[in-house]
Amino acid sequence: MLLEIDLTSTIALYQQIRDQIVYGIGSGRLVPGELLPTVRQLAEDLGINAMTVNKAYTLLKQEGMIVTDRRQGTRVTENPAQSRLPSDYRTRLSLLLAEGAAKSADPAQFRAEVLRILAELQGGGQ
Amino acid sequence: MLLEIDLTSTIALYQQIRDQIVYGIGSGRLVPGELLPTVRQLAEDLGINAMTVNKAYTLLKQEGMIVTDRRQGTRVTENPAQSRLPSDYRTRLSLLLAEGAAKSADPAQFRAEVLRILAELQGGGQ
DNA sequence: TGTTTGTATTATAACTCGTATAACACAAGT
DNA sequence: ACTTGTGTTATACGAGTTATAATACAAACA
Repeated sequence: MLLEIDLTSTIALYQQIRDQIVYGIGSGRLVPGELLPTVRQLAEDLGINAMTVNKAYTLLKQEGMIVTDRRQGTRVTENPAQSRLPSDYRTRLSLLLAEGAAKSADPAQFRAEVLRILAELQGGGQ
Repeated sequence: MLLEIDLTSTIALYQQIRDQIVYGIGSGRLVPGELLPTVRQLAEDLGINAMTVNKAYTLLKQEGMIVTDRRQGTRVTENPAQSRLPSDYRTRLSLLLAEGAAKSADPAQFRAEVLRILAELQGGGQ
C-alpha cells in the first residue's frame, strides 16, 4: 500500500500515517500478517524523520493494530478479535454519530447514510 | 440540560463543553430553538472563565449547531437540514468506522454494533 | 442609562510537532 | 565473532499552537 503525506496539512504527519494505516486495515487493503515498511524505510520514502514514523507505529501498537518483532519488522496484527469494542471507542463513535445526527434532517436518512459509508468502506476499500 | 466538566481530563474544557452540547443535540435532549445558558452563566456554574465557554460556543457556531444573538443569547439552530453531510464529516466517520472494523472480528457483527449504538443514541439519548 | 448579551484583545504558561542525534537491545546471517 | 538491520529509548531544541484567563469593548434592549 502506498502511503502519502501532505506536508502542508494541519494534521500532524504521524497522525496522517496512523490514519492511513488504520483505514487500510479497516478497509481490508492491509490484511492481517502483512508486513509494513520499516520505520527507516518509510521515513526515507516520505522524506521525513524516522522518529516521526516511529511515533505513528507506537500509536498503532498501543491501539493493537500492529505488532513488531525486533528482527522481522512490523506486521498487521493477526488476531483482530476483540470480543467487545473498547468503551473508549464506543464513546467516540457515539459522539461522532451524534454530531452527524445533529447535522441531518431526518434520523432514518442519517442512518442510511451511515450504512452507506460503512458498506463503501468494507466493499470498495476506498 | 446539566453540563459537567472534568478539570482533570486531558480533553480541553471547551472541547468537553462542545462535545456535551453536540451529544445533547444529536440525541434530542436539546431541541432546535432551545435556549442555552449565557457564556457568563455557564462559566460561573462550571467555575471556569467565560472565554473558555465562548470558545466552545464559537466552535459550535462554526459547525452550524447553534446561533447567537447579541441580546437574546444562544440557541440551538432551528434548521437542522443540510441536504448532504459535509465531506469533512464523512471522512472523519469513515476513518472512525475503519478503526472499528479493524478492531472487530466480523464485519457483520461490527455493523450490528454500529446500528445498536446509533439506536441507543436516537432512542434513549442517555 | 444601565444592564446583559456576545466579542475582541492580549497575555502567558503549557504543550505539541517535527527534527536531529546518538545509543541501545535484539535476532539473524556470514 | 562480527556485521547488519530491526525496533526502542533518550535527549534536546525551536517554532508553533493550545488552553485558559483577565480585561476591555460593542451591541441590543428595557
